[in-house]
Amino acid sequence: MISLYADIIIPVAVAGSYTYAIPPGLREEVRRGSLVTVSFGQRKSHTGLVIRLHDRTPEGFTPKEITSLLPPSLAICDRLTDFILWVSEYYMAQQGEVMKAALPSAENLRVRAASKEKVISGSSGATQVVPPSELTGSQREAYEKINILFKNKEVVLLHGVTSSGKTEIYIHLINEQLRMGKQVLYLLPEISLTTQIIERLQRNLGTSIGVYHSRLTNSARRNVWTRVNNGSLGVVLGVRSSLFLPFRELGLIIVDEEHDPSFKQFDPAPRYHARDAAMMLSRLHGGVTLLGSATPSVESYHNAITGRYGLVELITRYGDVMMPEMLVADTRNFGKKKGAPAHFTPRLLEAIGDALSKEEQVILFQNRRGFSPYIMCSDCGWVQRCSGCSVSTTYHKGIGRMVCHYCGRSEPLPRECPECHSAVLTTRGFGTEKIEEEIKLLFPAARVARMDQDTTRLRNSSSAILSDFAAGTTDILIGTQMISKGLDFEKLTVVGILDADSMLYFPDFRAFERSFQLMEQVSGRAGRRTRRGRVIIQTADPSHIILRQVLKHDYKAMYRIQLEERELFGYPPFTRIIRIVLKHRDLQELNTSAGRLADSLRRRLGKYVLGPEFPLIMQVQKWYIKTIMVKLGKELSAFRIKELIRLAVDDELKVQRQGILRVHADVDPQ
DNA sequence: AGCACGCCGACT
DNA sequence: GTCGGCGTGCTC
Repeated sequence: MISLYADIIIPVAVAGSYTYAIPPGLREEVRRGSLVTVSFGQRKSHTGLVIRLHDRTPEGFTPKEITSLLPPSLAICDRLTDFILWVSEYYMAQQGEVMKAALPSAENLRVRAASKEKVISGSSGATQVVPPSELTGSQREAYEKINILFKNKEVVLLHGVTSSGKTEIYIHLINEQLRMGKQVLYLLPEISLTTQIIERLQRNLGTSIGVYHSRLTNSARRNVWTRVNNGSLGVVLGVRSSLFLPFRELGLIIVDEEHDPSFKQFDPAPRYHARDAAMMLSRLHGGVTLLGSATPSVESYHNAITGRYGLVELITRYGDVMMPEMLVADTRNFGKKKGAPAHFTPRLLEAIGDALSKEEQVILFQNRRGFSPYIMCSDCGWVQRCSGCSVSTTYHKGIGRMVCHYCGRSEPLPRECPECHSAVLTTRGFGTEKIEEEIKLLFPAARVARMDQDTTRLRNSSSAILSDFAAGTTDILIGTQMISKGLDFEKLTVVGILDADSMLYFPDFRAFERSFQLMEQVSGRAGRRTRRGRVIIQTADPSHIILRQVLKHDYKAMYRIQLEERELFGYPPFTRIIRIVLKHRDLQELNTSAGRLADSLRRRLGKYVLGPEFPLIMQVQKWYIKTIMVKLGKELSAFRIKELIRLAVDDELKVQRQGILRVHADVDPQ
């Protein structure tokens, strides 16, 4: 088929595709999925993706010509093109924005094409292959059940308690796909997890494995990209962006820790959920998706219970290691004497001391970084806030500065209260940094490490902290949720959750579910081998329903109650949510626009529209924010409603005159 | 998102 | 009288 014109998407945040003329010399070669360079606007060179060929001469403008065609070997297959278009449509992102997230730049690809050889790491070669260990009885049973279910279901949920050996099952499934000549994508929520798993996979799979995440160098990224595209790479271990790699024939996608919120991209667009998008990608390839978790999301478990997904449950821990002993420590009845709340209950201190005396290890979990989340004037009650965002600033003692966790701006610790000039400023609340300081005072002989965003900024620093802990060079590891995931330490027996309440009372409809998942996951780190673990949860509300469920490791009770709540209040999985976010530097203008947009949506959609209202943090970097929530009943066509929303937003952008109004939609917000 | 075009304030 | 502020609109 020879065509005269090509519709092309460009990695620029513009709405649709643009039509270019195909020069006669390229007409034989350009096809859907071709990568080309085109000039667009002022810029001479952009890498474009051809999404459609046709002969219809455009009206109203004269198309420019395609500048050049990238090597045909770099062209992507129709499945990826379709996937890019689907993500744009479903998540209401501009095609250009998806393209930006999906494809490496042309410069990057062309360097590879020019200097053919020189293999750079980004994947690890196949080395010292050890056959995967035999599956235990229950693992084998689960494995076989998964295979049977995949005959009728595109998606299977593997609900396996922590330490039940899910990875072992994955390895057997991957091997089978490789034997059939198919590719496999193993998705993980975060980079820090890839290091541990990669070694394990390498040992057991007789092939090289591509690793893909945001911290790779350009050359490593290009290496994985081209080897996936030419089919020489069979397995990729990666974070959500690896969905956009140019797979040839994907037989299986594993979404490990499927409940993890970091599978959802928050900013910038496209705001896609990698777990949900994975299912679409699998479908496009005629492959299957395996979701794995010890604490599945309410949505996924509901889909499994109702038969949309297959369900396999693995309830025994590997080697019959016992589930950890769960204890609650009440924070209300002690430490009030000095007027300041103490951060460690006697019960927790005793457990830590006990573990250290037996040369065992301890993890302390506090989901808040920095030293203290705010400082307050003891005389007048003034609290320092960020000048651009509506939040208090967090004191970071290590750098001696007050930091805004929303925009990252920091300033020196004030010497006195700017309101009343009192010099008595006190730190309130506690983060990981403060826990570290206090633990060092309480246990001077212990070797203490901290793992949070601040200590893991550099490449490899997180794996260094973890390998030190695994090697026993560290006794106590303090961290944020970073330490809750998938880690396996032989001598770890005590886990302390310092402040369960801060998670439980977070104002979000998923807060209880999230708290359960986080506590259950972090507990799962304790006593994974021979010794039984102990988990101490500090709270001022020991009879809280979620804590009662955590104490019994009763996932199903949590699911049942949360599902009831969701149904009662009309939340997912009973509805689908589209959140419309409006930003403006002027509060009055924002209110006017948000009100007008909500009215216009309500005229078309009635009761499905809620708001506008201010989010918890109503101002970030000087931009005021308001949100409108559209709750779609399952009976409505999401396609039509997205179209309605798009039209209403476009209208508002046309009407709005004063200053800059920014609007975006977040589909299935987390 | 860039980038240019276009209409109002402080400088030679 | 100009240089330049960023509001507005377009990019095949």
